[in-house]
Amino acid sequence: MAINQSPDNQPNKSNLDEIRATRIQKIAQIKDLGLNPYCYKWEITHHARELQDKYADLAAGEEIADEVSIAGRIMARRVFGKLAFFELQDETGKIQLYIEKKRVNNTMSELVGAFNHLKKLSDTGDILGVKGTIKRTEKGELSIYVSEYAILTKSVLPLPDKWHGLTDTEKRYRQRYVDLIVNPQVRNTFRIRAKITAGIRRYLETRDFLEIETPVLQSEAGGADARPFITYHNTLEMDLYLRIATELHLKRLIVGGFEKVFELGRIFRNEGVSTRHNPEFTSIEVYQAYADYDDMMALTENLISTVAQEVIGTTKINYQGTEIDLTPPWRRVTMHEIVEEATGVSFAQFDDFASAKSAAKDAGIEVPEDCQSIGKLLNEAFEQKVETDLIQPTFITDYPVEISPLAKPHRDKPGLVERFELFIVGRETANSFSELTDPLEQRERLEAQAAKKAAGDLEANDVDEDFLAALEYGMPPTGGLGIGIDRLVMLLTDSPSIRDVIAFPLLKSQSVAIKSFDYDAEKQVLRIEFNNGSIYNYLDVPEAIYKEMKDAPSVGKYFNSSIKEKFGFDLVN
RNA sequence: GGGUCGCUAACUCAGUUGGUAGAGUAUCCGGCUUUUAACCGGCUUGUCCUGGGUUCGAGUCCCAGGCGACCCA
Repeated sequence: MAINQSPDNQPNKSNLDEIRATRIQKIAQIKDLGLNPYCYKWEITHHARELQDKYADLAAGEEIADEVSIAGRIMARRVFGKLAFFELQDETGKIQLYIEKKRVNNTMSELVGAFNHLKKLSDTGDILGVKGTIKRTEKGELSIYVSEYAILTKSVLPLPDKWHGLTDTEKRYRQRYVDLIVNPQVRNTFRIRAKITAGIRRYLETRDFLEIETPVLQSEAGGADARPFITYHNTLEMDLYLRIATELHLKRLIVGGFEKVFELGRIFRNEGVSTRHNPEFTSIEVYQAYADYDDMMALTENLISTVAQEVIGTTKINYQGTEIDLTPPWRRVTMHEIVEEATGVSFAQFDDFASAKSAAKDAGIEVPEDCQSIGKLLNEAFEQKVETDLIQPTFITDYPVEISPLAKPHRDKPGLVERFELFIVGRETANSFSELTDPLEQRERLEAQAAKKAAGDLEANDVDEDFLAALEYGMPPTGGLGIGIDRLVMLLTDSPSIRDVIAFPLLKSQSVAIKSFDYDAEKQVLRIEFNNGSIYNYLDVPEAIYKEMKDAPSVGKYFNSSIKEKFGFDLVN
């Protein structure tokens, strides 16, 4: 029987438990020596990369008496009788430690047998601080010739295989800290990400844009077609939505008199997860008064190419084997033109939906049920036949009004709006319009959206009356721009999945397995021990439930459906 | 939501027609005492993702479920 209810079932002593136990013993031994296995501080004078650069010209076998002090994690140990070589890794890279018994014991004379203690009590994974001088070994490896050390933090869990590292994708995402320890290129990705966001802010700030933070918790979700997350405020007794865009609040700031604002921050959309979608992601939205979408196109082009040049040193990049040239100017083409180019169908020529639809079907475009206008048909044709082929940066301009409720009507082209989206490697990377400033037209469009929500469209949202009130006070002509930061980072770090550029991507929680359970009929207490070691007492559980649980084909499923959240419980351990 | 693939020791992976699970790394013990994935010898390590079924017998076959990856919608 898989579920064991007998208390005499000793847990198997696994190898991992033994490793932990051995290392925990070493903690005690370190304390016995009067040392602290979890120190408070270590004065660092250098980092590994810095030393590698500074002494790049030092010849093999040469020594320099420069005193240095560094700290990092022990990644490898090669130990001999009177000599040991450690590999120490700090944030910037690795450097070898050349640890000689004689020298260490001389300098650390107050700790008898200092060298042997280091040999016996340190493990790969420990955080070590060392002081010493510089030496390039006979074999040519730059090393710190150690005179003094301290085990700053004792690690009790073993690191993954030193050669193969950690490749299991799930473990890499769930335990990103391990991924970061053993896969240096992952640290580099997040370093580049930080430089990109810093570069964007710097670019905008030097052009007098002001970053203003707007609410994440909102009573109406708006500014995009997306399903929001809903949460609840206890004392206000109200539902709140997590923002799906920053648009409507940033526009309020434009109404209020700021002329250049932006916000770079987290957006939440209660939608699917894929290599290009994470439920929480980062966007930047930029609004500039007295500007239109042409100005925003120039801004987009300039911003992205400038940041690429600053952060990776070039505007010609390689993404997953494809050369991408971010050097401005980028191709600009209207949606009508590019759809005609790809399908041979000119949707501008149609006056009625039926003939447009049959032409679309003839061109191999699948027309979904809710696609009921020429504009939406055009968008379908674009998404199905064009989008994924837009590899080099391309601005697609002049969208149908039906799919652009917040954009201003095109000054020359009826039925279209002044909007563009930027596509790179087949992905929507930016979205921009000449913002709709007419409050009456905006009301009509938002009410049409609200009607769709009432009719069951989960991605449509209610009318934000306060936003409309702001528009009624008068918003200057304004250009708005949104850029998907995660997708930009993917592009510039050559990352195939959005999860590679989000430090802690959302993953399903792993189901908690039940290790064993038993029942006290007198007290009606069901005691459940889980695999993670925690033990819960479920209270006032009828005996019949216990019997059903015992007979259930899957104890875990029975627990989830019939016990969890149905009975009160105490955490025992 | 659909399809394909994966899940075996702490890590990376083998595992034949169904016959009580192996290697390398790591750990531990010993040797060597200027290494570079150090080397040599030895020991130890398992809910084979979970549950059910078929079978004398299941890591392997069947069913259901979980988690992940990729593709599609």
